[in-house]
Amino acid sequence: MEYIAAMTSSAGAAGVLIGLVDDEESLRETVGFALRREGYRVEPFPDGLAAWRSFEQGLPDLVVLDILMPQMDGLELCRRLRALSERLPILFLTSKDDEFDRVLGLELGADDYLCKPFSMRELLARVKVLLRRAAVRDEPAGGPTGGTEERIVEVGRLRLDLRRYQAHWSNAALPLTVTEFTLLHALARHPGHVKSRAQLLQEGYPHDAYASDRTIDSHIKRLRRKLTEADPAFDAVETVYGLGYRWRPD
Amino acid sequence: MEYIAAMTSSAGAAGVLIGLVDDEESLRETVGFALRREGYRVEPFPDGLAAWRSFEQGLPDLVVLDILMPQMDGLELCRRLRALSERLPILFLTSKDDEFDRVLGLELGADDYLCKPFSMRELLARVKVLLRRAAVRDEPAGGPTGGTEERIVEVGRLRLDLRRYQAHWSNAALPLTVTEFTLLHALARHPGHVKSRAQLLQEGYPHDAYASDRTIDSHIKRLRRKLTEADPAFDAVETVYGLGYRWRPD
DNA sequence: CCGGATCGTGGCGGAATTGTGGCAACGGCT
DNA sequence: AGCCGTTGCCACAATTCCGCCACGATCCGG
Repeated sequence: MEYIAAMTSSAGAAGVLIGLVDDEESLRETVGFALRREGYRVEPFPDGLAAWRSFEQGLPDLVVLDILMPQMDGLELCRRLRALSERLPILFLTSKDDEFDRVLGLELGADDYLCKPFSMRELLARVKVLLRRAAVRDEPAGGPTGGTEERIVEVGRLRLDLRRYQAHWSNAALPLTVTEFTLLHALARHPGHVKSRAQLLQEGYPHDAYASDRTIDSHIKRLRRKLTEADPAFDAVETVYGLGYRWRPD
Repeated sequence: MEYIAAMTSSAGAAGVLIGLVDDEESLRETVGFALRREGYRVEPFPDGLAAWRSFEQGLPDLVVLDILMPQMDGLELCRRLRALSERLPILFLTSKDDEFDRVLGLELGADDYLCKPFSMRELLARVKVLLRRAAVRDEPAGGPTGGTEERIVEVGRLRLDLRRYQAHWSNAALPLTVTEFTLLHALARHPGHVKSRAQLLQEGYPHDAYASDRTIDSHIKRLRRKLTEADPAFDAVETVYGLGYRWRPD
């Protein structure tokens, strides 16, 4: 029963953005602190309207939402968010054991709720569960037989299976790193188009800004090496002096 | 509530209907919520009579039953249910360590009992066990006419009998635990597809938010060991650095 | 042809991720 | 109660990967 488990900061928490909407500043701070300590990025908002203005521009990975708020309450915000995305995990904070709010929230499409006062441990747990659930939903591994929307990119002798993270060159498997795979995909997706280092960085690290341009060079180096190993005559990755790199079309 | 249940389809729990009979509303809510989070469908009743009226029309897959109830107590309901079906798994909730009730319940044909207060973890475990037992019992009778989903998965040299929780590698039986079996199934079901630790956790522990990513590593370790014992050249469980694991297709 | 800018590459330090032995807790069984 | 199989997780070891630097090669405008 007493199942004390250390909240190991989930490895997948890196880069996960959580919207936190509550009019109580102390709550925002407490919850925000706890979430950040788990490795999440947190964007706090004091009311529904402020949150909505931001969410319109771009959705976070999960939203923690108080129901009672000035300007725009949680229910309305939830309704609007659901119109934008069916998948976005929404976790309600209800101020009391208010059956009405609870039910209404769930009917509006909240994924879970938590009654104040709640333990931080429980909130973290539920956040974790919701994110996990969302992760599964986002990568629904359709069976090879089922309605398989094969996300496969084929460019000349190169074949990229985006779902499986597998690359092939002339039917030989390429043992690529995820980073290398992403880079290769960014390049090969538009044969002939020049990709600047900034663009390529953007592809590989959308969040973590400010990596050196030379880092791309390193990856290009490793990519070329692996591709040359697979085919000594490989020359599809072309350097465009002063601009960037280009995938040479056949 | 229904929304959540829909979202949390556990691997084997999909579509399983559980009747929940207890006069305490809070208990119905708590247990119901937990069961739904497991992916079960739950039909709650406040007393034995109401439950009986429904069960006469059609039986659920399992019944969780309090003994002390108004209208019709659990023992009487159990007796009537046993008259309808010899197989229906029945799980009693006894309010105290009442030896009398316990024995009487088992004599009447209950499959298991649980003393209040009980941990949700334990209840879920017992439900899982009872359903599995029922599935095994039903298996010999269930002919191909059932037209239900395939209960046997074959991937290369691996064969998984989902009904009996038995695994075979090149026709040799693999002595796997339930956890290992579930993990193996999740992996092998989609050969070549990368399964994140989050996804694998979701398969094996849809409810447990505290489960650590490293737990998956442990099970992978044990799985690999057993599979290597069966076949020294075994290498189908592939690590994808930074992402998760993958069942290597032949 | 020269000098500055840009690029290629080897390699290194360490961060991140994964493998593994082991242990303590727990449920199930007798 | 006591034993046994299972399990979750920790601590530490092993591995993989990344980012960047340093230095040499290459390019290009003048």
